[in-house]
Amino acid sequence: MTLDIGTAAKPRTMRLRADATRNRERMVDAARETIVEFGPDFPLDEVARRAGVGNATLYRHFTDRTELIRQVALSVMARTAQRAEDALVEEPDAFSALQRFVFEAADERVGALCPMLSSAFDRAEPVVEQGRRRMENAITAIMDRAQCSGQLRGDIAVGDLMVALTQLTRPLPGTGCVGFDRFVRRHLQLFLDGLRAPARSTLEGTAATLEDLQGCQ
Amino acid sequence: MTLDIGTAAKPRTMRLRADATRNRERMVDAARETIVEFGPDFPLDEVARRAGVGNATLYRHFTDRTELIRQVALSVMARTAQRAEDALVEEPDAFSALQRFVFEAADERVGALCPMLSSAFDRAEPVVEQGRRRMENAITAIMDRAQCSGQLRGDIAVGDLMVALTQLTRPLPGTGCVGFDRFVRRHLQLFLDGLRAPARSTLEGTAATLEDLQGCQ
DNA sequence: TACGAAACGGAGAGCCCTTCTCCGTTTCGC
DNA sequence: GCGAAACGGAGAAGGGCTCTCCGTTTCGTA
Repeated sequence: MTLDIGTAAKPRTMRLRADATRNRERMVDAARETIVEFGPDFPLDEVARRAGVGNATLYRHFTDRTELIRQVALSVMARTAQRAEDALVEEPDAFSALQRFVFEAADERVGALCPMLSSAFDRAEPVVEQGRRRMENAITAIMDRAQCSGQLRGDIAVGDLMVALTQLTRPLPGTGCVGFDRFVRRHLQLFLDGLRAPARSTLEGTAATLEDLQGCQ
Repeated sequence: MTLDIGTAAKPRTMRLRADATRNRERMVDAARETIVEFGPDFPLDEVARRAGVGNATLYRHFTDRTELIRQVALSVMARTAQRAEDALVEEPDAFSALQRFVFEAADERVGALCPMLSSAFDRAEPVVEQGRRRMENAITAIMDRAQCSGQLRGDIAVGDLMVALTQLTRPLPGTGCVGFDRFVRRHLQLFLDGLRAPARSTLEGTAATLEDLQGCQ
């Protein structure tokens, strides 16, 4: 509904105050990190704490947790799609584009999108659907190019990449493991090596798309 | 694992009743599954529910959550070590042994060991230390053989394998994603393909051992 | 600089979930 | 068939999360 945020009903047409805008951005960022770490049931107070604002400010900007998740999802999808589009255009080598995208997506914390698989989240909403489609198209384009050039194995799809990416970059819950990030990039690289053509094995099951993931709710 | 469970202090020397033994095993199994799904902060009542026993029974067998985690850790480490030892002996091919171990470890839910990284858990305890060492030795043996035979890349260590394994097999929190397991084996296989020699990339950082992981608390 | 409106933050009430215990009932082993 | 061991449901106690109230601070403008 943020097509025009408050929509017709509310006088949100007026510009937010400078500090309000700044805080709003901080809160979405903080929410992204918190979701990645805690999963869909993240505590809202933790988001406020990380954003450096009072919890009341959080509730003032987002009516409820669903609305906050929605904003995070839109933000992450848009930024990730942009990264993918940039990588596709700017990288001369097809597999390099894929690699670049994977590492950048990790930085963007695509894992924050996992609440989208929750039943509480309305994926069918036009704006969300549109964001997902843009992201999926961009990633598919990267993968297609790499597959056509014979550098990426052909038996995988977007869902395989995104789920593994989410899983490998997810922090261990409860443990504030500081040195952990140092290993994540290694594991992503190892996974990427496994994606290269020629395939070194035969995969069981079928390639996963993003729809497949949503379908299993 | 039940070497001397209750230790000397308690009259646990007497044999448990048949149903008690059965329930105890069920509870440890249920705890393993629950920890994998919820992380270190798993609800104890959920364990009881999954084990098909009343919550009181759980508290009767394990004084507190720490004790339960300890038993799970010992159980998982022992079973995983056994799997590794078996694979090493029974598989003629070095990389096949590694592959077999990875899939079996996933089935054993090694992800349940992640509470061991929590500060609340005493890793220094002799029995735990011993279990960890046995497991680490067994896995190292498998990896060493595969590296010596030129099938496994040389720039990785036990920690790399176990963390990635844990991450890739961890269920998405909150979402009871039924069809999810179907993809896990695919991702493990892709990761394994990335582990093969010759290495298709240069990894940054240094190979991770299990100590490295514990060190980062 | 001064003023009004917008935005903020801390504290606290209400609620739910988790932990843990009590005690009557059931099951096991002999 | 009996005694002891084990069980399970219910419920009190505690803690954390959600959300709101209201006094204070900050921003934007004249």
